[in-house]
Amino acid sequence: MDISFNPIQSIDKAMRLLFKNDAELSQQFTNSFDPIIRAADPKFADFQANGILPLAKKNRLNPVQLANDVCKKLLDSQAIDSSLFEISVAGPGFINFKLKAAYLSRWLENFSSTKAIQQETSQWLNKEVTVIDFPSANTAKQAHIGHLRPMVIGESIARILEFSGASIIRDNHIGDWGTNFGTLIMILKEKGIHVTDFTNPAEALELIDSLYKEGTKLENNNPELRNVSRNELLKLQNGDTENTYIWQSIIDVSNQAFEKLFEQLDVKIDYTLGESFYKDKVSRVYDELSSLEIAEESDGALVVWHNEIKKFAKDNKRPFPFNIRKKDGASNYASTDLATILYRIEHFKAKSVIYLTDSRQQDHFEQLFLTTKKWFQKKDYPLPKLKHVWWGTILGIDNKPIKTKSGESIKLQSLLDEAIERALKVVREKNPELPLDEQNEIAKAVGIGALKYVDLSSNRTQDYVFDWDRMLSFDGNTAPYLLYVIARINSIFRKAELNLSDSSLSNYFEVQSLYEIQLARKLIQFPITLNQTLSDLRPHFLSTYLFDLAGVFNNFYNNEKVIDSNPSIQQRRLSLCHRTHTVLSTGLKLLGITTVERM
RNA sequence: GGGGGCGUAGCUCAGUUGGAUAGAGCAACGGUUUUCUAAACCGUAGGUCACAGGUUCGAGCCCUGUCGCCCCUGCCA
Repeated sequence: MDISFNPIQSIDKAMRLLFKNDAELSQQFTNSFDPIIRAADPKFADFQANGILPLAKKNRLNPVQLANDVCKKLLDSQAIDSSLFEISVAGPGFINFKLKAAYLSRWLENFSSTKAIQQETSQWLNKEVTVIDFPSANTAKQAHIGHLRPMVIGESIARILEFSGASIIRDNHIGDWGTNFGTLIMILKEKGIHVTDFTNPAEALELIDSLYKEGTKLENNNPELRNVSRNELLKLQNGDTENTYIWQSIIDVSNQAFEKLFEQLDVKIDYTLGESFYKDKVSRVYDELSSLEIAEESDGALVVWHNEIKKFAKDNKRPFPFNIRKKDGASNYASTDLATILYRIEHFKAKSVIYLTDSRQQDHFEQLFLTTKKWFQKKDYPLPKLKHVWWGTILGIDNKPIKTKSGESIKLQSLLDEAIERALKVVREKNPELPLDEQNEIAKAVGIGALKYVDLSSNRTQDYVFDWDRMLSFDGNTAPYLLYVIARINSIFRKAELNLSDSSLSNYFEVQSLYEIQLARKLIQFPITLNQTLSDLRPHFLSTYLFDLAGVFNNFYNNEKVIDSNPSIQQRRLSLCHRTHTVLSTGLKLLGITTVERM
């Protein structure tokens, strides 16, 4: 039997083969058998097969007796190697699989580094070309707390997909072609502000933001101005040189300001193709969907009905069509999103497209995907996998969407600054002797890490309550707690005067004590966690695991002395520290969190 | 009206896709350090899984109904 990266796969395979090859079993149970292998509660075993129970039920057999028979056959046929697994029947008819020290030790030898682990995980997605649509912020507006989740969740998911072998294209689909530009151009001209005066992007964006608010206010008081704005927008859309220049300058400023935030949050972007990029590509969408009779006119607009879905059906009491061209003939985000999918398959050859937005856009994407399927099928275009990854709202302590005291949305930059500032305060308190620049570096990693981790550690489809004290606490499921474990491990290696990259650490060693074995068993769960995280694109599965692992490690750390006079004991415990470091730092990296040497 | 999400310990959240006696952290109480970072660890206490039915060997999870909260629901994205 191989020492496989994911033991569930070996057990599953062994059991299926037994049912296929064993004369008695194959005769008695002619249909294919699903062993249903799951990770077990560690107090019972590492894995358990649940599949015997439904099988016994279906065939009116005693489940415990059947489980015992299967168990015996697994050992007799050597489908399960008894030197690697301890198997037993438990409860109403589960088969428990406990990994023996030999399995644990061999696994830790085979998958000792991030590179070795990635060699396995990178086969999962087979270089599938995947466009990930994030963080897709608005332009001409300052980033606020609402932009945090798309950046944090998007970056993490992109990293997880990449680590799992996808060929990732990060496409920042910005909203750069809205009606707000008419108002902006109007007010800039009205006040005689020249975009050439812009120097600092963040400041310029703040100005633009406030000018927009001023502009809409003026329009409300003076309807004449609304016509002026509308006219400026029309000129922009018709390619007027001056307005195009102003528009482009605003976009540039906006992108530069966001770029600065991406840098601080360690977000990487491959392309920034906004809605304006697709403005000359929407007519093909109208033409094709019209001539295929997928789209039709309704109240002057061009819309798509999906009669198979009640809420999108034409005869629904409250009609809710997919509006792909407004009645004034202008495009909207449905039109550009459709043009974008086409571009992504034709230009990027995308096999999969993943959209990241908040929960409120679920209907839009359901309609978008339905429309795309019908359209691509009729045209024989290759249909990519389409997935909408969405999340809930960040709430304040009052359980309402978080706002400043004056009721405005919190600026993202001030949020980051506050996180770092709060972290710095704690670092100074705990470690005043560290050099100042290192204190600052730690504060940055811990502060930003805490902010990101809190966003990733709860189930993304739920709202969560934002609480500074909790996220920066060093107890509980937080970034500081995890980063501290890494710092402790680094400290041990400094004391042992050994480098974490020392080749002796990747050698075979036999786990022995209770705490060593507990830690090894937890480490081996990493592929299962990662696989689960990937299948649902929910990073909190990974963070929960890392928190558990950190707890098991701390237990080991508190009970077993690593630096030991016996060199073989010290060697194997250092190796376990090294593996923990590998898994923790790999996991945190996949969450987009920067680790520190000391804290 | 329709749709989506949610309801689990005082608080904040998990719960491996239907498995064994429902778990963490915080807060409360008690304990552990001449020893690798105590920013740690261990223990105690805390539950009618909103409520009522149903499906089955087995339900926090699936189905039906009820109650409550949040969000979306034709030309913003």
